[in-house]
Amino acid sequence: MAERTRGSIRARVRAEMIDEIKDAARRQLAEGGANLSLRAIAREMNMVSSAIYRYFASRDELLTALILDAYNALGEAAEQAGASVRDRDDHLGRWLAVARGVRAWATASPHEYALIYGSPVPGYEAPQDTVEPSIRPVVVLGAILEDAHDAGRLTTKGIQRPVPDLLPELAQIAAYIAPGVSEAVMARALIAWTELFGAISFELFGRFKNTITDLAAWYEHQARDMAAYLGLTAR
Amino acid sequence: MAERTRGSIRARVRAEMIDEIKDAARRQLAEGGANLSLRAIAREMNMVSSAIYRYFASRDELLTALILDAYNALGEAAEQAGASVRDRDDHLGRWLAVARGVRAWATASPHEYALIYGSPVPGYEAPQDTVEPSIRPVVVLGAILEDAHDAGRLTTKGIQRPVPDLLPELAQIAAYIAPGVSEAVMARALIAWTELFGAISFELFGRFKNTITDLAAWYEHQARDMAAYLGLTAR
DNA sequence: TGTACATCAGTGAACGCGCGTTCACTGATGTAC
DNA sequence: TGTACATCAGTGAACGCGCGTTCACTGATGTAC
Repeated sequence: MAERTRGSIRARVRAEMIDEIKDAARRQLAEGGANLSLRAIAREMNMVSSAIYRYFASRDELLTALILDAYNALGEAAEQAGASVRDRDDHLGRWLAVARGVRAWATASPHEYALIYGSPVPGYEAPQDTVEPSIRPVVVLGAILEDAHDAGRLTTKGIQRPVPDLLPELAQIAAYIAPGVSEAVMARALIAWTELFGAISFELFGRFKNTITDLAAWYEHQARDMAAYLGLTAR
Repeated sequence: MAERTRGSIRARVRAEMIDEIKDAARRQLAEGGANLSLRAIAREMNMVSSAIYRYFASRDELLTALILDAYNALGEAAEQAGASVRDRDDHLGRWLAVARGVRAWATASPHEYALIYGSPVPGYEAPQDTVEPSIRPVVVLGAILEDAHDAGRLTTKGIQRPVPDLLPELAQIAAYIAPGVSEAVMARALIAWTELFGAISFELFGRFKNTITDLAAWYEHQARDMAAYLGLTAR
């Protein structure tokens, strides 16, 4: 709030308007689904539709802003959840906190989740600056693995060795998010990451309907299972 | 072809028209994305848009038909891949065949895949008769696990026990697709199923862009990893 | 085998709607002197 | 502190488009006698 008091009043009002437009857009996504309509947003804000163009040059630009926001919100949820665990040596606890944090954000904002992890919007190409925010959750996972590895407590018993073809790229990813860790461990991390979002997508997209009722308990089971798979321990 | 020669010529022509409309619709999904337009389909078929209504009562009905087709095509791909393995005791081989078959179908028909495993279409509620075709792949997986279990070759070392809350529903699912198997094994199967489709969604929705190039090799790695997780062996 | 009637596929016009985007404009707010 | 000009937010009309669906119709194909 107070931290951007500098700048003219006009600039502040403008920033607030941008937020309001995005809020209206998010509300609309929640109701009508993925068909974002500038006219509907303007209607909700008691504005004329062309007024939106003072704030966003096109529908695509607004969509990009929403996608960026979603990535950052999810990234922040993951980071804060990970940071909330006091005992940094409790790698299992950190992983579980992150897993829960990601699910909590996704279930609270299912349509924003669908925006970034659902089927790609037709005709829309994500610009380059979504890449960095989009990997924030996997960076958090990388840090946990790195710490567990440094502490000499990362189990690698029975780990699958990737075929040589895959090693260079795995090493490259590892260098970025968990430099101390082997290619095989990095592969495991990517798989766990895939599984985590697979689980959330299945839940949010209704794939467990008529199958499992207590989705929170099921997710918890899966998160613990993944922790065992990743070789993470509590202490 | 020849198996439905009975019935009037009119009925046969009608069936062919329905197929042509669905083909045009699929082609359109592939190009324009998820926004199915009856008028565009009619245009492609050199018909007037209202003519489509002789074959489908509404846009939703056509969409439902496409979804049903997609589920059945995927189910068939999974079943045929599973059946193609001669040695029925090679449970690992059967699993890998199914995993590859599912991916092969999905990469060949990415938009039909997105239709059934992407974000739900806004305002569209899947009717009840999609349920049965939608679980065909998991039924195939169930049969492999059941056979492995009956042969006494399903490893359960280190398996995670689900919390009591989840047991009844897991038992119910097991009763349906792999009656001999414990709740914990069933949980493992569901997790593997989730992971498999998580992997395919990640690949098709572009989540591995700038990360992994040889997606087939990566998927193969992941499929083998899952087989080890599931406790399946070659012999 | 031929005729009379019913069924069906496809036409073309229309209804009523929503959309993104452009443009010239008015009036208020900010900035420079 | 006051004035002159520039910047900006929001208006309202319009362009050109596409959409799903309905309806009365024409003409061809099938069915019953």
